[in-house]
Amino acid sequence: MAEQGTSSKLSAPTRPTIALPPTPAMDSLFSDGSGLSPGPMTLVSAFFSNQDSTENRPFSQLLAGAMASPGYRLPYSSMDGSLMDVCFKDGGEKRSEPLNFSVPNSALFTVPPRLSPSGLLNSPAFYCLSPQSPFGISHQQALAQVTAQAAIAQSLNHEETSSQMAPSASGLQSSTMEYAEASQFDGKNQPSVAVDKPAEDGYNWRKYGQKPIKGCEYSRSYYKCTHLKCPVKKKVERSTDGLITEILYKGAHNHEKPQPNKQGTGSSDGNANSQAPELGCQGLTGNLNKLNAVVPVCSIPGKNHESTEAAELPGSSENEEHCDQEGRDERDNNDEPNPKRRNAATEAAIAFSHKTVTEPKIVVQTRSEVELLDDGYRWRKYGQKVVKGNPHPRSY
DNA sequence: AGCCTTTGACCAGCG
DNA sequence: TCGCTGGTCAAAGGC
Repeated sequence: MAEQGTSSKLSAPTRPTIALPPTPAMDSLFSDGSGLSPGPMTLVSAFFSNQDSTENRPFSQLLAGAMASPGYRLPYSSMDGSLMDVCFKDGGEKRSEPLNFSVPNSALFTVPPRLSPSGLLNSPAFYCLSPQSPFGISHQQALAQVTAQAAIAQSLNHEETSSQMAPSASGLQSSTMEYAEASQFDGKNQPSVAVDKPAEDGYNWRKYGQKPIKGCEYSRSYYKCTHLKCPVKKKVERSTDGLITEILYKGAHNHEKPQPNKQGTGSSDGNANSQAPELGCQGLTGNLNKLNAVVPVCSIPGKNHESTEAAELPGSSENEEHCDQEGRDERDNNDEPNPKRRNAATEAAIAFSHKTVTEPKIVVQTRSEVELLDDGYRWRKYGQKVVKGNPHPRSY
């Protein structure tokens, strides 16, 4: 109890809040003075019209953007938008319990600042766009991006907010978000985009291991964030057909997302990755146009998200504040959320909660195995390489 | 040149 | 203690 295990579930009854800086373009949709939210098509239109800045980016970066945004909320939500801890992994065993926990919701794509990503996805427009996954990416994968993104955001946010709440016995916050894995999905909607960099999240990852999972068709890949001293690791389990079945994040990034423009250019030097926190989202959004959009529309039939415990969550509206971000890294911004946003986001989230999703299980563990020390983390060197032109070897 | 992936080996934890 | 399993290391090769 003194210390959260590496797989502790989300249980912190905290309601972290992250103020989101509005995106001018999208924000204008909400600030016309009418007090009314724009229609879904308006939002979507604006949304897609604002994506040109990141054209010509590789698909992996698109995926990166999907998960990179620092605050995407778990798609699974109860009626009031609260998160549900749902796990279908292994044999379909299901746990569903209210987490009473909110995750900073940023946009997977550039989501209007007053509309949660889930709300956006939930909009009729998005339904029109993609119930059949016309975008060349499976719901599973797209959602994986979203979920992981949320997870990361959660972890970040959790850290941020942990300092605001009464110190726990341990003072060490560790949380895990689990997200239901896909139990079924339409094979037609599952193009083989199971690349080796699944669920990119805006960060750069280096695969350092792969293991078959005993006696089953799954394999597990191990990734480390390539950022210098970043402790974050992730495990990706995928079936033999390449579909991701589970993504587990461990730790929290201690840096911002790399700049997409430089991403993939080999400049994965840790220091090169620490800019443009919002680009992960923008990257994906930008490519929505290019790639006919990779939109994680969460309308996949398969799982119904119970929301019977939703009433337990008093802060759902506040929770949805976190949906309002549009992909910007809010960690450095403390803008007060706009109540309008909250309303729109809450409504959207509520609507979203009715949707069903089939997705890989995503787990995020923050500060697991990473214990507070000097800088709050404990580092372990696992590799070293000589860098040309640099008198000092680069350590990992 | 530099980074990443692959892959077999190694190690630690657990029953 | 032994075997199994998960996680990591590190060399080699590819891009």
